Amino acid sequence: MPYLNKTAPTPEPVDCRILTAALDLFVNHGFHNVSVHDVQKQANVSIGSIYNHFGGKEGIARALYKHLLKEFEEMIEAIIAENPSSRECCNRIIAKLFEYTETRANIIAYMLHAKHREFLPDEPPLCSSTPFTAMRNVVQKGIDRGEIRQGDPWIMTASIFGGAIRMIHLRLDGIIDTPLPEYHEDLIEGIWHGMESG
Amino acid sequence: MPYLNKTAPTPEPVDCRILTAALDLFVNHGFHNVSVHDVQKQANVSIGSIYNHFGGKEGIARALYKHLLKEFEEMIEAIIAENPSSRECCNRIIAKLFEYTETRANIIAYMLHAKHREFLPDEPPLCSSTPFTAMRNVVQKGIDRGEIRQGDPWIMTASIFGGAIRMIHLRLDGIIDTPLPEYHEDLIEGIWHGMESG
DNA sequence: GTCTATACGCTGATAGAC
DNA sequence: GTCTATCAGCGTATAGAC
Repeated sequence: MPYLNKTAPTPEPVDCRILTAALDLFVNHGFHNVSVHDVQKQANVSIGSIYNHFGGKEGIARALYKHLLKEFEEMIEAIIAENPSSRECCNRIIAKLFEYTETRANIIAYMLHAKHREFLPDEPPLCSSTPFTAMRNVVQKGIDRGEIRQGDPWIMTASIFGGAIRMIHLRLDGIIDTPLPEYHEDLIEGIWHGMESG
Repeated sequence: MPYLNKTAPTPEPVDCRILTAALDLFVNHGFHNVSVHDVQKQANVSIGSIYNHFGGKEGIARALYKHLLKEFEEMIEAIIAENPSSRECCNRIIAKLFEYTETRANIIAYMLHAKHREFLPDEPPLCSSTPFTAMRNVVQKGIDRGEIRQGDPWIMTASIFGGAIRMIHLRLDGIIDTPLPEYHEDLIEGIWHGMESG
């Protein structure tokens, strides 16, 4: 979804204008604080078009969610396809997430911050979606290969990616001022070799 | 806030009934999907009472937030007051969070899951609130003492607590079936000694 | 497919009796 | 302080012309 980054509202197809506007508004004001009229206004479309294309506000949110989920999935699949070690695979996923946080903050914010269960009750929770399952599988394979400590795969996955996800939240909330990629090396070091000094 | 745990609606003071009902509804349906009438009904109070006590729905959310924040803060201060090493302090904080997740899930869910900025725009984000600052200070002291690796305190704090927070999310979302305290020991081990095998 | 105008339900909030 | 009844506004969704 390359077009979702651009802000120019006029020349692009209607669907994209709607999705772009909605993503921006949802992230900045929250799903429930945005009305269909807001989206309509910012996208320079009529309400009728919105209902024709997506069937309503929830339809927009769902389309957005599925689209971004797929993009996420492809990103992770691409990394796996390069066939690095499991550890390197985790490192690269974190690097990509950090990169996206800087360049495509809205996308990350929508996927990570939003409580989709609140307005998309039928969707499974993000953590049980394909990208997250893929991450868990990477870790599982690392355990099987002996690259990663033995233990419950949930703990391992949470331990490996938890710090990175936490930093993304902090960055999106404006607590951290430094671009995340600058922290990548130190973070990785801590994940694999522990936080104990010496 | 011990009374916030009990579910018996009748004999307790009005404020508590309102707060208890609101917490339950907010966590299970989301702030924006709950109307004042819903709270009124579940708390067995009239709408007038709600407006008298809290001035509206947002007032309830704010009271809830401040109350639980204070409780959090006291929990962490109590641990610090026991004067353990910085590492042990972190371990105990995680243990307490895990324990709360099992016994007082609503409280944890409200503090962690909810996007308070969406309906409490004047409140600072959770991560810059006193309890989280306290956690960061614990880590900072650990770095100064040489118990924790040198490095940016934000990375260190995120690395130490990120995995635990991630697991709490997974548990609250129903992805993890096992009570979190059972994972505590393994998680701690991984934090300090790294995820690398051997 | 796109638009405008309109309907209708719900929600937050108030007024005023008790 | 507590309650009931009521209001005004917003936000979703539809109807129907173009």
